[in-house]
Amino acid sequence: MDPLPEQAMPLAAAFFLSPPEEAAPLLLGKILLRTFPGGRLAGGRITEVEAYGPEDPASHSFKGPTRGNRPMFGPGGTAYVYISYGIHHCFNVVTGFPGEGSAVLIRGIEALWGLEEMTSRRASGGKNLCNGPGKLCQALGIDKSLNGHDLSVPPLQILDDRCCPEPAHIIQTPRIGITKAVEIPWRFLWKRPLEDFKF
DNA sequence: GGAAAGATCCCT
DNA sequence: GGGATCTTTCCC
Repeated sequence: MDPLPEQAMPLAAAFFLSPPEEAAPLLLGKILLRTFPGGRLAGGRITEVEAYGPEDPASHSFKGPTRGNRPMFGPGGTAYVYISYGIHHCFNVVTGFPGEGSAVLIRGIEALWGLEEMTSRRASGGKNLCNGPGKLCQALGIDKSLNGHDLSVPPLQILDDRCCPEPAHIIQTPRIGITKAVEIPWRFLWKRPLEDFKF
């Protein structure tokens, strides 16, 4: 297992004031790190995200605050976790100003730390370990107990070690799996040439 | 109290 | 490409 970068540190609070479509591509390459009791780790670098904004019919915040989506209207830099299709958990990073209702859905990570920990939590591994919002939540043990969690502190953190994808390697597309506002191109992928990937 | 939709996953 | 599966939300 690769050692964690020594210089990795939480993002400045101001980072999360950005509107979601600006924060989303900037989250690519950032480290998502889960810590478990006993010091076990799991995590990797963010490779796929989607932005959901205010005035966005596809967003869970569109109809206003409810018991479940309340963290979306809270301060940026916190987690919004919901259950999808009754089975899977999905993890978002809240952005924008409090009351705005914006978030960035984390759809995929490149698993780098704690592979054994993550594999043990999922039936399938390899390429299918963390390449989907429900998959990465299962691999990292993210559930609704982390709804509203401050992402600058354990047990779930987003860390910056100044890893910055080349702009040419960022692909922008419409969002996936939604039925409203399907044309808005707020999905961002960090796609590198194959030789850059470690297997 | 019931019904319907849903930011998915996995196998065929 | 389609079925599984169940929580949350909304409406009566």
